[in-house]
Amino acid sequence: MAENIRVRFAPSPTGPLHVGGLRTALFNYLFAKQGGGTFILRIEDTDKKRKVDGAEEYIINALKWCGVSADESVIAGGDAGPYRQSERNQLYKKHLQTLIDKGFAYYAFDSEEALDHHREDHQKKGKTFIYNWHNRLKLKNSISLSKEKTQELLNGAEPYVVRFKCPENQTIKTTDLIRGFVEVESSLLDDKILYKSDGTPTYHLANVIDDHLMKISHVIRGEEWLPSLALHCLLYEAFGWKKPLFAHIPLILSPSGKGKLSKRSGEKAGVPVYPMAWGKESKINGYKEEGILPEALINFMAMLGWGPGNEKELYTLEELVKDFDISKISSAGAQFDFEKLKWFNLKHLQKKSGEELLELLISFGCNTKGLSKEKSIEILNAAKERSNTLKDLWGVCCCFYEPPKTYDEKDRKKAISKNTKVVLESLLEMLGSLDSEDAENIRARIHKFCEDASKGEENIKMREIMMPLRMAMVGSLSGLDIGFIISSVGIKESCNRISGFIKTL
RNA sequence: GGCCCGUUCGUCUAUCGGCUAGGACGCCAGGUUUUCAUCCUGGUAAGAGGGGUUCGAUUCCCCUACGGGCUACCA
Repeated sequence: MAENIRVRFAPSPTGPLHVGGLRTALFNYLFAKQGGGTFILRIEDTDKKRKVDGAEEYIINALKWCGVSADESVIAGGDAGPYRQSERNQLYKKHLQTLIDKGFAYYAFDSEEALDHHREDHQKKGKTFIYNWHNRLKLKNSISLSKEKTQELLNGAEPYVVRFKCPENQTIKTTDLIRGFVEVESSLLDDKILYKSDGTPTYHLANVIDDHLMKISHVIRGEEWLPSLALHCLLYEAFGWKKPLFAHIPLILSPSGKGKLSKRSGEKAGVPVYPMAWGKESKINGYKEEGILPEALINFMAMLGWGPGNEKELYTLEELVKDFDISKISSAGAQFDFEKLKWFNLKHLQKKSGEELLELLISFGCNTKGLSKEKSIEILNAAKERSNTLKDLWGVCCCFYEPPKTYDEKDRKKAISKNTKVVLESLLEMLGSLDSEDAENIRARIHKFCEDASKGEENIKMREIMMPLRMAMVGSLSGLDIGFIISSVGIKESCNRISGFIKTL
């Protein structure tokens, strides 16, 4: 290989990692692993105002939960550190100076208020204010001002920023691995601020310097950066550095299809947007809390905007690494579909062994102490076929561990009839006389019971027996085989539940 | 407003000039399951519109429409 593959995921710790960020991280990870390369996590915390406590930790934990941890990061270490931009300021300052010395950047002293005024003025006239070749001589900066005056201002207390001197007439030809060539006229670009008056770099400067210093070979990032690509290319050229290859991945759209997936649009659609819970008091649940498996989340995210080109859909992370192809990433945004995620989850759940599921359920906070490990595994093996999420799984299994807390109103109405009480009472008697708790035996006896009842004067149908029995045992009309349930919880407990249900009639 | 990106079933997608437009989710119907699911079988449903180029365009080009992103001393 001519060059080592080094990619990075560079989130800003302004809040929890959202699924769009997770997918960007995933694509970077897949690309790196496939090429035997290195996946780097760089924390872009240059904006002190927007920094949120705990966000960095959250990002690291969320990536870890999904199995896409970085090879180099603030916790994994590495030779290209520090991996937090707030600790790299000396580097930015040094390189910024060379840009200024070479005439690619200049000092600007315009106050924010002054610029706001310009913007408002232009807007009134139906124009857009752009700080560039067009008007930079009319503004307060080291190009319009004399050397002496500039120096005077720099020495004084006047706040200043450093701007990039964007060329006037140049067609910037950029290449994107997903979109091909994208051409931009430099005359339309503005002289972006590279270094803020608070003595920290902006994204553009820090990003280009870090990617170069960290020897990043491929920049895989969200589509929202596509408009800045020309600027970044110009910066690489100004520095005289070799450009990495770029791939801008499409955005994830909200479930309604309107706009990109955000905290708000996700909430509106009742869909989590974070991998795991975030926040202490007003905790926002993530996919983990919904009972979604990380492997399912990853599988789903990978298929959102990417496909292998064949009909394979179910993937493990390892298989994704093998089949991933950056050029097959689609160029259009993809709508988030929770239903499909649940289907992926079902499929991944079905692949798990009963033992794995038991551990998963325990760490999910379910109390499985009531039964032996062997029994639990037997139950889970039967229940996993039918559960979309760990939540659902527990929903069908909890009746084995505890009597129903409530009876589903709708099902209850469907289940009870005028005969219910009599039926359950005689059923109770029958079960009480049973000497074996074997599921097969119980099934046979219930069958016999139903047969006898249908021959009786009342001509009671099977459903008039089975439905209330299930209500009593489970609390709803769905669930696993009733014989298996009665056998598992025991005759005594079953009778208790039936008696309990009779009392509510 | 300006600039950029995009547009195939309701949704995620396949097709890289030959299409009876394939798969998956969802939905509907049937079968299995003495429940509900799972599972199996079948069905529904699509290349935004208009121009070119071509023997032939979903595929290439242009225009329009629509959607999205960017347009901060945020990333």
